[in-house]
Amino acid sequence: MSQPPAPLSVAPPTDEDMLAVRGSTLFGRLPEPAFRSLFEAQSVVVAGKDARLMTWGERADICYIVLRGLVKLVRTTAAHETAVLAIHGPGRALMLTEGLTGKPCSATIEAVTPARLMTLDVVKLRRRMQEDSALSRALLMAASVDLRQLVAHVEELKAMTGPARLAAMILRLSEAQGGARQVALPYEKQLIAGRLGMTPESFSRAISQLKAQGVSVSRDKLVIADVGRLRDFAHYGG
Amino acid sequence: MSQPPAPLSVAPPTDEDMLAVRGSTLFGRLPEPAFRSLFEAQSVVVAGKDARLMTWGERADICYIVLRGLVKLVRTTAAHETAVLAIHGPGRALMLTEGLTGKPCSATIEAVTPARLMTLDVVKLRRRMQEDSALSRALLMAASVDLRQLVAHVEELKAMTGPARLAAMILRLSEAQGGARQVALPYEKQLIAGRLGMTPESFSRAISQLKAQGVSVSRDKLVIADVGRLRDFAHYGG
DNA sequence: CGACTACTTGAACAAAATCAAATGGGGTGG
DNA sequence: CCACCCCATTTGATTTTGTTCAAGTAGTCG
Repeated sequence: MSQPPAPLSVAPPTDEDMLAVRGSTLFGRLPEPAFRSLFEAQSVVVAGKDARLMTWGERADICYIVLRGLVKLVRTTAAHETAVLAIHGPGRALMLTEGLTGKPCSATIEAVTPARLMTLDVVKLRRRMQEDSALSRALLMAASVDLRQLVAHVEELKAMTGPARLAAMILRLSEAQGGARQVALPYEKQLIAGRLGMTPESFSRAISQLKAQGVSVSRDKLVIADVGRLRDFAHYGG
Repeated sequence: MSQPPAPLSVAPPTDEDMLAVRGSTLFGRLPEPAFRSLFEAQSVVVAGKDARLMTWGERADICYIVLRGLVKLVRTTAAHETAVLAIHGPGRALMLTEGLTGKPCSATIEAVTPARLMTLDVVKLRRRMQEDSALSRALLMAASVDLRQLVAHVEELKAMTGPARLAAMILRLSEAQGGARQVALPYEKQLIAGRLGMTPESFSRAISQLKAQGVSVSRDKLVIADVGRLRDFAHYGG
């Protein structure tokens, strides 16, 4: 069914890795000494596609910061139904609240593409946090971002149809690129389907529906003919 | 359609109110002086049923702690579809992360029953937080609880059918009462339906289905004949 | 008692999942 | 370079699930 090999290895951080962490919103603003004390003894995890980085229910003794590649947060029910909670790329921190609160992980993390992640010892992080109220605030900010993303996620699932959710996602992609009328789907369609809470088949049909709303599709490139129209479709339905 | 009057008034806190706040997980452990400095100048809000306490998108300059009654957190789409995010009772703090991060409220709060809420000035809270790293940690814990509730919410919506979600909810109610085989539905069925992401009609039919799983229903009282069986139904479907 | 509201039930309808079968690249080995 | 295979995606047919609309029941409060 699924090949068990989870290619995963550990490496010392390169200068480039350090720069990537410095580029993250969370740790980017840290003064140099604090930054060093947090990351100098840390190693980097190199994960092959589909490698599992953390499993639901385990205690998180480290956090991750994504350096390169993409990872997904998923939950799997007893009946093996799997729900994609989020997909994260470089700069994102993972398992922060779990690490800080000592609670078991609320999701499983797996690499979507080959990925590279910085590790961060939670004990060190907690110590730093106590001494540095700015870091506390930053961590709270990060949790707040997760919170509002999840709230939006729930709203979409409860109050929008599949095609409308897809439209909303495309609009987000467009906005993330300064309102570009052409956007590229950031990963495999199956995965997007999962993130939107539908099957690949439904996703495919949802795309077809958007063509009627002036979205042309070729491969993984989309062109939005009329952003306002697509927005209406997302908000008020077809 | 809907009567606009939103009965809402302000009162000075009673001793009982103060005791209720002391009973909350978040502020209960605060040393007395810190507790006083946070709450001594605060007032209490008395909300009639359906009163709106805070509206999505507004900046939160105060947080609330529920003293009595029930409130719901909802999101309403442009198309007037409304999604119930959570329902909270005494002891719960509301809009904490929004207040602390200064971001706009991610949900609207409305009273489900007549309710009484302590207010808390976010400026005071932020000041306290900087001086008190234990409070920081407690706030992070609170955010973490919200986070994992939302994650579970998303998982249920994506990976479980309506009746299974209802079963899971009933099991949670039962567990919250130490595994009691009889549980009472905590509020109006319409509202539960909304919280579970279905229509009142679907909710009604979902209950019918559970009867086939050994759940007897009369009024708002449920009796679970076989907890294991209900759990199987929730996890693996009918 | 009567009106209101919450809840239930039924029938028709819509949305999405499932099952099954094409289509169509991309990459590999010959 | 080409044939072939693998896998993602699409498409079609069907079934399941849940919503909508409409009507009916019941409990509550004046």
